[in-house]
Amino acid sequence: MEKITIGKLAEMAGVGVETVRFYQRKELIREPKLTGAFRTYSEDDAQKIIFIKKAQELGFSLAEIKELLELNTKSRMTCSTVKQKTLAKIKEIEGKINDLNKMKNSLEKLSCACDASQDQLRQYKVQECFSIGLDCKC
Amino acid sequence: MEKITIGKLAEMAGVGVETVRFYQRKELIREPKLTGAFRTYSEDDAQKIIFIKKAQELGFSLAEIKELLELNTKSRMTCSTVKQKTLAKIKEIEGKINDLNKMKNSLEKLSCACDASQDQLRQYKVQECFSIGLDCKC
DNA sequence: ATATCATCCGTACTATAGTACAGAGTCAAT
DNA sequence: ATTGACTCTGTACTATAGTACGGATGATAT
Repeated sequence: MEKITIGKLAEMAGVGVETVRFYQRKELIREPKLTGAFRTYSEDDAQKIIFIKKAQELGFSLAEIKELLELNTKSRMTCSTVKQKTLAKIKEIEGKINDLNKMKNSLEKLSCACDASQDQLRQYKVQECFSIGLDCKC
Repeated sequence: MEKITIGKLAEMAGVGVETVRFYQRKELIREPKLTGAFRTYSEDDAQKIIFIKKAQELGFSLAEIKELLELNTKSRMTCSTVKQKTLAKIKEIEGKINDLNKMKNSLEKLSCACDASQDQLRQYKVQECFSIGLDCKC
């Protein structure tokens, strides 16, 4: 298996070279060993970047993502600390899933209204999904 | 029922007054009528801001949120256009729910590892949830 | 050996999403 | 009618997350 340079890593993860460097500076990915004058990366670094990108799409900031990644790498954290933080993150994720389901439900209702009339369409308000419990019964 | 000024609206929605103005400039909420020299808002404006905040937490940008809000308000959109856009958004949301479930599963696995040993803990990598199918069987 | 491409480091610029004033006007209570 | 809290417009500043670039050096293919 050949060496993964920064360019190859960026391609694997679907980001730009500058983004990789930026994540390095932010300590989201570790500073890798030098092979000669150039840095050599691992599969794991690529996976990490893909994770970062996905997590961003799910509304996590780089600071939060850093915390998530550190859950299983920071050695000065005790098991009970990790466990506690992990359970908190799970709760947070469950909240997000719940909100997304509400939005989905609301959009499904809107889609139903489309099948009816232009007037009906204007009656359903997408933003109401977080105040009124909407159910789609087409 | 008393008039909702910008300060009251901001308080209702849990944001700052400047944020409301910012959303107005960005046309995420409409420019309301003036009562004398001051603007008067509605319940609906508050709901919209709450929606914006929630949607942001779920990884949508203001541009995307604007699109979402316009689904049932833009009158020059035909029903079939609305339907098509709505179904696309639903797919997107389903993708996010799916990814969040993967993350949740991965964190649950990490939590299991906590109960075992410090060594086990270091073996599970949170970032692997988007490459390897992880299942938590504690 | 040399041309070409990638990488290095550092700095500067950009977009998004606010946040913070300044200075003037307005409203409501006393 | 004056005080104080709130709102107005406009501009400037901030944080986050990149993105671009210049100039030097290293790697590699012919």
